[in-house]
Order: sequence, then structure tokens, then C-alpha cells
Amino acid sequence: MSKVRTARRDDPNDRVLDAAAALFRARGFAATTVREIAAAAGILPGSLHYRFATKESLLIALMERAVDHATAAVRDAVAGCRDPLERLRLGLCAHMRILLSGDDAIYVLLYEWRSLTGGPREDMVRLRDRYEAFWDGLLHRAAGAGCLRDGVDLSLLRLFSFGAINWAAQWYSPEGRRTPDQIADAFWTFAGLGVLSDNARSGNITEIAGSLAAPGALRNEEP
Amino acid sequence: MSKVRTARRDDPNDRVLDAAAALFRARGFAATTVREIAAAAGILPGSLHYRFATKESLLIALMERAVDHATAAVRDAVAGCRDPLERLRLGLCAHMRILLSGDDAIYVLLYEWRSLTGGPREDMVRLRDRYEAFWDGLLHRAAGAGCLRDGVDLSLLRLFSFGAINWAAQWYSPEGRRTPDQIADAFWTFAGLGVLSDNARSGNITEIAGSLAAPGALRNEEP
DNA sequence: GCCGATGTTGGCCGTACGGCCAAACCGGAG
DNA sequence: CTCCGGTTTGGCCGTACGGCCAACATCGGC
Repeated sequence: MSKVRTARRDDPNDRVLDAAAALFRARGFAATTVREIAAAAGILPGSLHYRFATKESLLIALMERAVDHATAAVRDAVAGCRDPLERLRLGLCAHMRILLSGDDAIYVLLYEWRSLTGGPREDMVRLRDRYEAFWDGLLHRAAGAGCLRDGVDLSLLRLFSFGAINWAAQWYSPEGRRTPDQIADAFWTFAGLGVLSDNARSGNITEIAGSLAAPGALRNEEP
Repeated sequence: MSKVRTARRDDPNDRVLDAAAALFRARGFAATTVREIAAAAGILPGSLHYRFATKESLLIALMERAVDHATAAVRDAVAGCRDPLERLRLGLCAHMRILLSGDDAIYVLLYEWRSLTGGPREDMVRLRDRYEAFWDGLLHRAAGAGCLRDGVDLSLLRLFSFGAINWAAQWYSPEGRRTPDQIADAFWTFAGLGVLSDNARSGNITEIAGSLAAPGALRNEEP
């Protein structure tokens, strides 16, 4: 295991990928030059070309490493638990920890896949879909076990949750007053229990049900 | 009013901004060339330069128009209502409608502000902060009126909600089976009532409370 | 019908990018 | 010591970018 760690740290390839991830995150893929990446990795542009023939191949390698990393972490996190609801929570915490761990590659994976085109893009979409399908499985199990309210649209729940969670990568700061686990726990409570008070819950139950039954009934623009 | 509409449609400046927004959304700011923008707007590069001296000024104008548009829409939507909770809901619907209306500028505003640097970047951050402060006000009022559970962290609630909502711009498709209002309503219900069943709610209440009281207690990596 | 202002044209310029390569370098095997 | 494959070097090349401009078109006001 220390061998893996050392290999990861010393492998020049990984040094390059780390440097590229940091730059892609800070400036975006298209706005980053291969010269900058080489300089950040402590090598010359020619050496970078020897390891990664094109800038795109660098991005692909970066993203594949990131999705492998995330998938493995979440799988490991839930592996030792059988309770469907607790598995969800453990996966959520693991995802959040990976996302906010300072691994810029995850951020790049989330927000830079537009920079890929053609085959590589489809490959990445496929990988992402596999990751999302894994989450759908977790949600489906929890719903099957009766942990979720009836009528909860699982695909919408996943989309909203991914949005809320992944957005944290934009505002989280290691110097902030919340740890990744605290953030994950707060989200878990919000999503699980809702934010309405018992008061508002009962007082507006018909209104809420009504707005569900007749969505979009209210338009007060262009009166 | 038809005058405004016509002006908006015929103003060559706006035609340019619309074309630029579509391209920035599809390919990103740095990966889009001014020649492409000019071609999409039906003019030559030189004419584009006459209207916007630099590509960055184009992005800034685009974003300012977008944030003005969004701010006005949300303000209008809640203007006619006094109930704090309903104001929240109306604002949410308006925000979602703007976001998914096909106005690429909003998308660009959300995901391309990294491309700005220096003064313009700070200006945009300030504008965005004003928009977020407006939402904080709505949330604060609702909490003050007793509509929200005690102990709900309003700033976290806003961050999570913005994440979930804005992420919809990534997956929403006009050809999909859900309208923006349906999506907004679904989110409103999720966030308001939570997704846990009464069963899981009562069965795990201590566990949930525990994970709230001692966040991050669970670590099952590196055993 | 002239005139100034507003807008357009098409091409030019300096720059810096991504990609490439021939030569040099290095460390370990024989 | 020699050799050889893997690796690094530093610079070169074609391209296409953002920005610029002088000449030209258009058109409403007088």
C-alpha cells in the first residue's frame, strides 16, 4: 500500500496530471496552455509531449483517473453496510469527501467534459452514466425498503441531489467553518426531513398538494 | 411594450449577444473565436469589433444583461405576494423558468465567470452577490415567519438549493417530459417535506439526530 | 442632392498556441 | 566499457487567434 502511495507520488505521469488538474480547474481547459502545464509539473514542453501526445489525451487520462477514484471510494464506503438507508448516507459522505478533498481532477471531471468531442466525449459520458446508475441502484434499494416517501421520483431526486452536492465544489473552502462531513450531514438532514416547520407543513399542505397537482398554474408575468 | 420587444429583436447588438451566448454555452468562452460569433450573428469580424472592442467586453455585456434579466424576473414574480412562503415558491418558479427558458446567457453567467479576471470579475461577483442576498432576504423572512424548521442553516439551504436548481440547466431538455414549472414544483416538495417516509423518519430519528450532533463521526475508509 | 454620422467591410499584423523532432542524455544490463 | 531503450531537451513550424484599421456604404436631416 505504501508502494501504491509512493508510486502515485513519484510517477512523473501523475505529477503532470495533478498539475494539469489544478490549472484546468483554475483557468479552464481551453485557456490553459501546454507550456503552463509543463512548467507547473517541472518539465519542458517537449517532455510533456512525450508523455501525452495531445492536450486532449491529457484531459481524458485526467478524467478517467478521477472517475475511477470516485467510483472506488464510494463503493468502498458502502461495502461494509447492508442497511439501504445507511448505505445511501455513507455513499453521500464518501462522495462529498472526494469532491472536497482538494482533488482538482474531480472538479474538472464535473465541469470540463464540454471540452471533449466525438468518441472520447461519449466514452466519458458512458463512464459518468455508470457512476450515476450505481447511485440509482442505491436509491432504488432504499425506496424498495420503504425508506422513502411514496411517489418520490428517484431520477429527479438523484438529479437534484447531484446538483446540490456537486455545487459545493464551487463554494467550499478548506478554510471555511464547515468540514465536508458536516456539509454532507447537513444535506442529508435537509433532504431527508425537509426544511418546512410542522406549522407550515400542516398549514399549507393543501396548497402544496395543489401546486403539485396543477404545476405551473401560477403565472404573474405579463399580466 | 411591443416597442421593447421589437427593439430587443432587431437591435444588432442583441443579435450579437444572443449568438455569443449560444456559442459560449456550447463550446465555452475560451474555445469560441470572435470569427465564429460574427458568422453566427451574420456580420463580419470587423463589424463585431466595432460593437464590442474585445471578446471579454462581449462576455461582460452578456452577463450583465443576464443578471439584470434574472433579477427583474424574480422581483416581478414575487412582487404581488405578501406571504413569505409563497414568495419563496414564486421566486423559485421564476428562477427556474428563466434558467430553462433557453436563454443561454443565464447558463453562461453561471458557468463561465471563471473566464473573467481582475476588475470585471469582481464586478460580476458583486452583482451575483446582490442576487444571492435577495434570496437570503426571502429565506430570512420565511424563517422569521416560522415557516422553516428551527435550526435550519439558511446560508447552507440557499447554497444547496442553488446547486440543485442551477444544475437543472445541465440536464434539462425542452423535449423532455417535464416542464420547468413541474421541475420547480418537484424541487419545492422535496425541499419542503423531505424524501424520507414516516417509517424511516421515526425509525431513524435518533440516528439522524446523532449524525447531526456528531457530524463526521463515521469513517470507514482506512480502517 | 449634399453631408456628416453611424455602421460595415475585408483584409492585415503580431503573437502565441499546439504539436513535433533530431539530438543529447542517462542508467542499468551484458 | 559498451551498448541500448527509455526519457529529456530546447527549439522550430504552421496555424489561427484577437485585435485593428483605412476605405467604403448607408441613410436621415437640412
